[in-house]
Amino acid sequence: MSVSASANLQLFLDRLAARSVLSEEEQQAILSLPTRAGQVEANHDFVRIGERVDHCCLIVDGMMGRFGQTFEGTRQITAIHVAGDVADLHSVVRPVGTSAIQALCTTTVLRISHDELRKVAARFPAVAEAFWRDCMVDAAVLSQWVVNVGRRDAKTRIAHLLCEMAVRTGDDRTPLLTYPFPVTQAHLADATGLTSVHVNRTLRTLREEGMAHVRARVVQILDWNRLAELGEFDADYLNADTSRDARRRLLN
Amino acid sequence: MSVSASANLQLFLDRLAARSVLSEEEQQAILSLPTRAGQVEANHDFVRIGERVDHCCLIVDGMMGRFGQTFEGTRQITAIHVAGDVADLHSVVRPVGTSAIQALCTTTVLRISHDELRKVAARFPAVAEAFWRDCMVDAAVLSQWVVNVGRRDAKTRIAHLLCEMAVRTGDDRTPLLTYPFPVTQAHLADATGLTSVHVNRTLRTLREEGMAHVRARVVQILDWNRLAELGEFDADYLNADTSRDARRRLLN
DNA sequence: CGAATGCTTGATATGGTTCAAATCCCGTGG
DNA sequence: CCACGGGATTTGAACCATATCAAGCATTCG
Repeated sequence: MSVSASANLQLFLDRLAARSVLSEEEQQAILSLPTRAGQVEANHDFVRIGERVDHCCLIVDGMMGRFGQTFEGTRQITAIHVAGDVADLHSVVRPVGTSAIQALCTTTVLRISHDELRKVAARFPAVAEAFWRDCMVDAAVLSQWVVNVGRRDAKTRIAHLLCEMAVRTGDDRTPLLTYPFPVTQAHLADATGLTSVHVNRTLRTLREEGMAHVRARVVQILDWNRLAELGEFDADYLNADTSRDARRRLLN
Repeated sequence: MSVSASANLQLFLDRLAARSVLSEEEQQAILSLPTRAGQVEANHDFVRIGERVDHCCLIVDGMMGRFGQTFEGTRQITAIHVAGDVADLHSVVRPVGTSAIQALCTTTVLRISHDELRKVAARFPAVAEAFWRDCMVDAAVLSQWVVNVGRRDAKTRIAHLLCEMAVRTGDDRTPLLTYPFPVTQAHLADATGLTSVHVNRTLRTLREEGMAHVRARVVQILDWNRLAELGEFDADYLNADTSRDARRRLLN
């Protein structure tokens, strides 16, 4: 475990601490988890369906996607994970992959073993709860994706996705109006349940209407308000601030 | 807490025990959770978006759905919960509802307070893990729904849903070929991201082709193999048997 | 028996797909 | 520094799966 590893674990802790209240001791326990650094090439499966894993993977830099597949081989991205996310924290309790995880671009990761995570969780109930809560935020995002893909038209879907990524990429719940999004239009299509051709056309109208400019793997949101309204985006579901609850509980 | 309440808690325990290994003591702790029985009328919101809840709801009989909404008011069902499910176990760690939960028919429930659940989880790490795991199975189902709605055509979507419910309604992973499914075609449409009109037509062809007969709130699967193949259904994602892992861990 | 809700069917419209080809972009090696 | 190659983007034209609108029918329930 190198110095940079623990610096990177800070990413994980920050993420957890934004959603759960952890004591000094608990925080230290997270920061001293043993890790193993690694790198995943673009379009490389990190976890295959049915494969059993014994570690999780914190994204330090880059982006990963969770993929589902139909029998004919068309793909559907069910989640996009950015730096700071543990892409498969869920694997601690379900080690057999039920969907593939793939790097969307060259991605550096930090592996953390299930055993170690389980140990911390067993020792500190608040940490167990924090892990669980983190997974539930992912689930809330997933649930939004169902709505997005099931009930919104192309323009709305893409607008929603762009807004979501803007908020998730920024680190303080403020949307980052210009952010790197190193995915192809085909990836966007797989994420929104559309065709890459149609994504391309829709992106063009978004650009022509002065809402967002997506090019060269960078998203530039030109008019946040209009884009968020078009995309029916309300960031509430991304939040899980429970500090008030935690404090109230301490008083009882 | 009545006798029948503890009989009903057995439902919850069964569900947990099918996916996690729990000691005698842990099982007792679950069974002695205090509960409050209740009933929810069809089409009645049980949880509204943004509402804060302080208890979970075990479905004893009936069915509930999780709903998302677009700004124009069209709805998308993101999850259907059947008897034995705790429809909102996730609310223990995220008490503020991020989507509405509504009874799809008259439904009897058992309320279990968050505080009590949290107490058991804190006392028994294995229980905490079991709760977490249960939520992750729900998330896997959700993730399948994204694929379903995003990448499959109407016939396949509906076939998949019918298969999923057949397995989830049966209690031993064996699909129940005839099962009650007390929802309207409009509900089906909201679940699959289609129109009720199109659901109706698709149901008809499914019937004409001798695969499944859906009428009067009862699903009759006439040819499981063909329906499962058409629906690209593989029940793996619904399983989370971790007994082997748990045993291996005990040996170390 | 009437009212409401859900189901069924037909006719027409449309958003998104499909297929195919041209162009752009960028990294690589000569 | 330029030419080359391969993925990614862009555009056009035809087509189709599903939506939309509208009406009639069936069931259930008070």
